[in-house]
Amino acid sequence: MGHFDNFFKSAFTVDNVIFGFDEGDLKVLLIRRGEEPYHGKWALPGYFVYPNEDLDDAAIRVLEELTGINNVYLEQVQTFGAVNRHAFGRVITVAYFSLIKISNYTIQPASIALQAQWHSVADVAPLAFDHDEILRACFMRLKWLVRSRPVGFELLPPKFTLTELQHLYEAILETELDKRNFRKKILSMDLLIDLNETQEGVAHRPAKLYKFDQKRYHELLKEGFSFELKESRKKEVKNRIDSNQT
Amino acid sequence: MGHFDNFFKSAFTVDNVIFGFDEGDLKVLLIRRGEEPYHGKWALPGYFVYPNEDLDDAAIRVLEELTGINNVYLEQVQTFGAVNRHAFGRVITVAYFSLIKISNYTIQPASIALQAQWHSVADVAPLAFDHDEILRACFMRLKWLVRSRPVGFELLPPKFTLTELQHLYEAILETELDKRNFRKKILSMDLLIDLNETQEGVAHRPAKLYKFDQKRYHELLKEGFSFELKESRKKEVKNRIDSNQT
DNA sequence: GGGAGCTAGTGTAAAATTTACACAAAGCCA
DNA sequence: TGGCTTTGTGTAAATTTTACACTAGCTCCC
Repeated sequence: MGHFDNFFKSAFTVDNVIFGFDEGDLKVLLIRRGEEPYHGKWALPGYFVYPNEDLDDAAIRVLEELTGINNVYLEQVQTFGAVNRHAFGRVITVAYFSLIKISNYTIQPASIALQAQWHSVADVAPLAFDHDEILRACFMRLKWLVRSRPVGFELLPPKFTLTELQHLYEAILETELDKRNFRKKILSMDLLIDLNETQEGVAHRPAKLYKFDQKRYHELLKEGFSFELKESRKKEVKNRIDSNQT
Repeated sequence: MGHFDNFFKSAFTVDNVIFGFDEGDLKVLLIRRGEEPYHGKWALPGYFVYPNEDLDDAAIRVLEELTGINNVYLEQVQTFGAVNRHAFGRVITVAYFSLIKISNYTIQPASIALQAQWHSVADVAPLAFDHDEILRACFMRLKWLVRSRPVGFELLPPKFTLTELQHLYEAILETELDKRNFRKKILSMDLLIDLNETQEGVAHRPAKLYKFDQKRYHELLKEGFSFELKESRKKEVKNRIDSNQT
């Protein structure tokens, strides 16, 4: 190879945008860095990809080190490679996002981190590196994904109420949905199993619990079913200057 | 950095899926490799990213070397990083696709290629590396993109007929569309300018020519417009075993 | 044990969109 | 002039989406 040697001096990392849902709010798991560069700053969990490790495996590893879990929904989103994005040299990063059921796990900071904590996506302080941009890209992708595939369930506990589901969609899509229309639409897809159980320990009429019917979903897919939620119509723009029209 | 040295022994490339549209057929531009590995095999145009070059710039460069053009629609799709995908060492590749107006350019094989040629997407021989997988991923992405943004026009000459536009959509979406409904839908979006010109040199009633109204599109975007074509309903599955149902 | 407080759960009518479908119009060519 | 080919067009029915308000069921407090 010889004249290619110069190209083999780069590194790549994976960064993982880990989404969770709690208290009606979409969260992202951030770490406070315990290493240079950006020591002490909040950042997305990520690390170098080992020489003999596939990209997806690296993303899984990073996630597991942080949460102790595997077998979660994971998806590659985009690769960021600005020349000077990393102080150590040429480092491009492949961004992934994952969806986890937040209640299931206690987060343990990995070795690279001082601290790991859930933050509201809506309200994230400036992050290390280009991680603000990465987070934004992943959130946009989630927004799209949630409308075209039933992945929202990955963020909810196995048993959930329709109201919880609706709040999840509202948080991700940053919009409000009509209760009756939402329920009609979701139930008409025939993807939920009514568990004939109800909530317990709530100070009001308890809601019915449902679970997602994975098997049915795969059957429907084979038949050409397509999960699709419309982009909610934008709110009326009231402040347009229309008054001088007849 | 010291103990990070081991990570800085990788390289990355960009590969570019260049789509064009001609004779009612969606095409992709392939090269026949003039270098090892895979010497003589068809492949996607791509090359190493230079140490001080941004990813997007590398994709633009590869495209320009091959076609002599710049300023085209370009979009990053996905990154492929299986450990052994390249014979020279650890090389991950960032896949892009671009959309070009095929008639505008004569293709000149770049130095790395013996030959450059348009191939029907529907009918591509096995390619070098993991390029089959890359092509498939890019095609899927195009399929999605074309339904959610008016990018189809990037593949057509500046002046086109509605029938040409429809054929383009049919080729990309791999489906058939109803002429009247298609025209109604597209025209109702108010994104086409009727040029008051007609085709010339055709042996039948000449069609009107339109052009895409870029300015209007950006206006509409600001008002919250969202270009959206429905996923065409799957063809009825006739061969289901329904006969034993009452 | 009754009432206040809270969220769950439900239906319908109007509007908008999507679908299916067939024939006259316009030009070329022989 | 007649035949060939593709363009261009409208409507009615079906489906989907939207907007909207009250009763049901449980807890907790008094």
